[in-house]
Amino acid sequence: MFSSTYNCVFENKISILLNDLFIFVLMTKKYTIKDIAEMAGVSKGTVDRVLHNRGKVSDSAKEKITKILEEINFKPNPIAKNLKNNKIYRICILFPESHKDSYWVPCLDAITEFEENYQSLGVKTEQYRYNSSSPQSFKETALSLISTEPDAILMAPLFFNEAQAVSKLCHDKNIIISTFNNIIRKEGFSNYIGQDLFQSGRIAAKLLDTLLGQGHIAIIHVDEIVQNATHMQQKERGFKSYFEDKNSSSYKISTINLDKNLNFENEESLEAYFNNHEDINGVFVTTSKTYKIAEFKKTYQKNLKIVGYDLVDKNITLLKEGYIDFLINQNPKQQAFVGLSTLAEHLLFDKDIPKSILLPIDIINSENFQQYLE
Amino acid sequence: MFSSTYNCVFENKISILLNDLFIFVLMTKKYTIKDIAEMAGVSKGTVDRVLHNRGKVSDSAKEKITKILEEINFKPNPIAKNLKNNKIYRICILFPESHKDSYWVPCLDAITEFEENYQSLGVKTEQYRYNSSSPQSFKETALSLISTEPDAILMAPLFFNEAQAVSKLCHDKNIIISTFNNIIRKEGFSNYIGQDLFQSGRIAAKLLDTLLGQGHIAIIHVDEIVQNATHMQQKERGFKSYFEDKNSSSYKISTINLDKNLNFENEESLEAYFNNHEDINGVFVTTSKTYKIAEFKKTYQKNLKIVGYDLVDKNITLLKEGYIDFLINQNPKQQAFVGLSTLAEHLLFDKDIPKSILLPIDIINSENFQQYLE
DNA sequence: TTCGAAAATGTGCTCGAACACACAAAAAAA
DNA sequence: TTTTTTTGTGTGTTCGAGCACATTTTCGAA
Repeated sequence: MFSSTYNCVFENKISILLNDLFIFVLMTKKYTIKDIAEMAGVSKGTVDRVLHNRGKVSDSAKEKITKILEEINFKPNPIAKNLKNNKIYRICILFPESHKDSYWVPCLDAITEFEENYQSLGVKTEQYRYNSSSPQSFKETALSLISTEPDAILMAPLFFNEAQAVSKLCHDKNIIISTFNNIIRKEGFSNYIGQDLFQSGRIAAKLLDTLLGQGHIAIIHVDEIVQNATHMQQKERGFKSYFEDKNSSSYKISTINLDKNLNFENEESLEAYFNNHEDINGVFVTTSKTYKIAEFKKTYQKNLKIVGYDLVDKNITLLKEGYIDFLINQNPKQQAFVGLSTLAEHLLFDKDIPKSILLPIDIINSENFQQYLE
Repeated sequence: MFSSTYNCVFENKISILLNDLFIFVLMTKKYTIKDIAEMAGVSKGTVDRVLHNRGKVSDSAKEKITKILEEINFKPNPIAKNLKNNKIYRICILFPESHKDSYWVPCLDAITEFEENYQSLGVKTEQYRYNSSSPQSFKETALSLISTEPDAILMAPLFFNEAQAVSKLCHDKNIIISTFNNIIRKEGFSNYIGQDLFQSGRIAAKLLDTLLGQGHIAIIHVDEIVQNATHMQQKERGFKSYFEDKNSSSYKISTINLDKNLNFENEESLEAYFNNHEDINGVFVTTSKTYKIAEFKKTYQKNLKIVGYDLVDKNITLLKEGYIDFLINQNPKQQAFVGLSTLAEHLLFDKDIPKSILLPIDIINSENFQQYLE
């Protein structure tokens, strides 16, 4: 049975099994500070001082210890490191209320899941919610939050200017702050966890291109106030860039801004608009309000391909019924969870927080939405 | 600034900020076994016996302690728990060699990433590779691996019967074993980390349906040996089930088995076949060999929509060029990483291993593949 | 009542890193 | 030379859970 020869790649060394004999060079030692102290012929206190650059070590000892540390690539046990530190960390998470926009509901699951994993490690979360249509509400809630002096903050900022001020304030007060879902500014004080919104627009464009081949596409922004515009503008720019790169004249692209009743600023109805533009065969809805356009399509039996955003209930229903062709999943749950975890691991284990964490942009149809709901 | 009223939902209690006064009911205590012992008026030893059901505790004490544990929802600090256990765990990962099929390359990244996260916690991995076209190689490598008596095994088994035997052997030897990428059997000894292959076929069907509207679709299995068939059969069944559910006569569906030179068993060429079936307008390729069909399409300038599997280099190139319409990402990296993590967390923290972990099935087009490559 | 065994409970050490503190040796000041 | 300061080094305790072992209590049998 074992008479042939196998190779087993193992820790960059090759062990060879030959006629029942397994030549196995195995380093199972788990080095500790004490081990290193013994190897260097000093006490663990001295090793510790070298590790933390606390000084008060002779050059000869320092050199000897450093050499050993490098040789075995020593990394202190993060578990023991953390044990001594019995502080409770507070992470505050600031995001819009859900009753206006169910998009935010999955964040609650993320928080629950996070708490289950991290509460026994001494990390707590606190939720602060603000009114998604009031910059004032965002600002005030943020300030009240900051006044409690948490260890870290994770926020979904809809309002650019206010968010930037909050971010700056936290920076000055030495409170760690991360942003999710909406990016503030690349060179700002806060890092970003979420998706590449520009690319997200390009994906929508590719999908509609695949679906249509040619025609007239309407980019529709539904019921969004001016302050939230950056978000949608990035998607729109991405969308258009796809067709610019394609350099073809097969498509006409129009941009439409609608209020929550699907009316234009000048009170013109969407119905009237579509009657005047019968050539429109595709729609890109830039927010989770995609279902509003899909309901319109259903009611008036329009021949439209629709690509929009997010796995909110109404969208899923219409996706299953075939009134929405594709959804792009912004995955607020994953964003919140990754955001919280990144902060927690930084607080607990000193892991560094990357300038930005870009999560995958999921394409959803009626057959694969289930997996993303968990 | 703070004159208005805010609400802060906090640990299911509502704190109210009113005129600069923040009423804050905050539980910052991190309970330890010692705390619980004090509360119950016993020693920590007794609490420990209750926690681990080690017996030798009076009913009265047990009741009192249990009540407190439930009240504060006590969870022992996993960090301290692990500290005492200074064992080094060995997880062996068994999967095919990459030189025949680059599909497996991302698994190496998963292993690297895993090692970075878990080596300081005392978990090591060892790689064992087998020849993807030799059941004998799989069996022998598995046996040699088992003879080293690792703490856990993660394997990607291409061969149903052999895998089942290996799984059984591990079960008898009390070695924890997990399966990824290919499911063995639902009621077997091993759990499964991967995708729902049946559903994956349905997604492909929906995509082709979206792309075509009607026509003749060929399901193509390329260069796969009989033993690996379950994998593809599940996809094929899912694919067909979509159209059965749709209950429409818009499509004709054929199944084709090809060798690695894209020839039929009877040596008929694919080119000849397509000439005899000019109505074929869509293709579903059930493996990562999708590029072979796409190259065929490119060479003979066929008017075909192609949906296939996996982000291997050749597929990505043809996806970008437009010769492949959609890819379904089986995400071997994520599968391997989740598999390793699940095993490690079980070994380290006693977390339980679910019977199956179904990962999302990603739809990929030319605009969103980048995010999934990381 | 006394002894002995069994049952119940308490004590104390361990893990690895961190850090305060004690102590030594060498250097500087008296 | 003696005293003080500086610099280097070692020791011992802490964190929380787990577990071996020590100690106490209980209760039945002699």
